Amino acid sequence: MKSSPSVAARGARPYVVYEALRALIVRGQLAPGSRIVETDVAARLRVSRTPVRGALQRLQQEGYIVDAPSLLQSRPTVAPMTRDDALELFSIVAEIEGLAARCAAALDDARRETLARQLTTINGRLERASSAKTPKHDLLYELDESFHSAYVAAAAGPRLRALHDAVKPQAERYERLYVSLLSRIIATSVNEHRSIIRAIRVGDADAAQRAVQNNWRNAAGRLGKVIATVGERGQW
Amino acid sequence: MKSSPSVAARGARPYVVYEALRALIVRGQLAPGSRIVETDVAARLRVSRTPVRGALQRLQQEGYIVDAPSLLQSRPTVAPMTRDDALELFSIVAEIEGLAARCAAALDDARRETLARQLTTINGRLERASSAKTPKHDLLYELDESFHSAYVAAAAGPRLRALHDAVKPQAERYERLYVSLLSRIIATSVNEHRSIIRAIRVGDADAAQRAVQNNWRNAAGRLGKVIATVGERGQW
DNA sequence: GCGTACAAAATTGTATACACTTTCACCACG
DNA sequence: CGTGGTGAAAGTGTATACAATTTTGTACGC
Repeated sequence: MKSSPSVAARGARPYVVYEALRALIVRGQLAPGSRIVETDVAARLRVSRTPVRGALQRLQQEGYIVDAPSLLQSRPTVAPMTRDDALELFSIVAEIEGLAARCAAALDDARRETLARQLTTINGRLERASSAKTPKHDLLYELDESFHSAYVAAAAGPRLRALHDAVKPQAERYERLYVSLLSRIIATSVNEHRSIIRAIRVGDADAAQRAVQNNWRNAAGRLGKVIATVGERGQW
Repeated sequence: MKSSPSVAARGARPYVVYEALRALIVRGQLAPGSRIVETDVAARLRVSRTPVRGALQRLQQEGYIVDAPSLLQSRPTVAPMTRDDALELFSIVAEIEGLAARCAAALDDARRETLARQLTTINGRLERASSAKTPKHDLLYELDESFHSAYVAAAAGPRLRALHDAVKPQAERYERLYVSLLSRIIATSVNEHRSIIRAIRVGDADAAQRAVQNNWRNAAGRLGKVIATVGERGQW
């Protein structure tokens, strides 16, 4: 420890800016369609435009912000939330996590068993949480998230993990909505999760992949039905 | 047209730097493991460090560059080429293009037929090129590339296309090697491509996805056998 | 009253200056 | 001869100044 705690570590400012903006976007406090101005962000977060630039570029590459057409100048705006986008995003996540599950099913016996037990524990918690009288949405979301993250972390290589880390959090924008509106249907997910665990436990790669994809496609289907009711909140 | 041709468009410098570095990395002229120094790149390309920074950040996010461990300072180095990395990368591309093929098979009849004919034409050219006495590696690579790009462009949504554009070119580092060493086995790919076309033509989503994945997994398998002989060339 | 042109403000792209950290080499000392 | 420390050099992180361009608002003419 060399620097005082109040001073952030050397190259951390862009990441702080990234996290701050991402949180605002994911929570909907920075409304889809909003224009993002480097100077404003820099001023609010008390940093110069340089780290802001880095954060903005990353956010753009990950899909949180897009370039609004303005003839010649690039004008970053918060990516809109559409039904089509949600469906595409979910189908991509389905492939990524499906591949991870396939890898998980290809692990050696010991690792598979350990993972299967881990997943069972999480899924149990998820089941209990979802059958509560007043389900806590945040908890449900976090448990579902950790379920999927578990096999990704256990089996995916560095590239797949990086891809997962970049893509999956974007689903959070839609998932938070999904969970709060459809949390009672989580029970279905619990059952689907059991299929995933079973396939991984016996080492059936194809079945594991299919089970994960099935889980996501169902979620996408359910989400698609309520997506039209998305309200747009603004201001920051 | 406002600016003279010699002066690059407004925000083009980072992209030029990106392209230049990417080309050097893909062609192996910037050897895996090489350290990249912002100042050097800036000096060579006659720009300031600012656009270089943007390019470097993008290259890193896409996986061409990794951070060498140096305790606290970020030290960008050209990503190494390993067998494991190649296999993981190929399996990811298999999923991405597999999903695209699935979408292609879900298009309406007219579009599917148009696409199928397009693919047949390209595959025909590929077949002829591969049966030539002295196959031109660059041509083979380009034809295979355009075959896969065709159905991605035709069916994938914006997100999937962006992902494809970011991930697929990385395979070029390995594919160029693959094509030059195994160009005679391209004939197998030609046949596998036929399966893909057939599945898309009849609209069988599952079959299309499987066919694409099969094509890539085979390629990965073949590549895995010769990957150990990768030579590292350096200096720029 | 509406459209166009001009001017001023806003915003991004680029360059550069500065601060801080790390690394490397050289030298003294054991 | 090896080891440790010190100083300089290198390199990145951040801030800021400047340039170029787009956008916007206003006023004037038709």
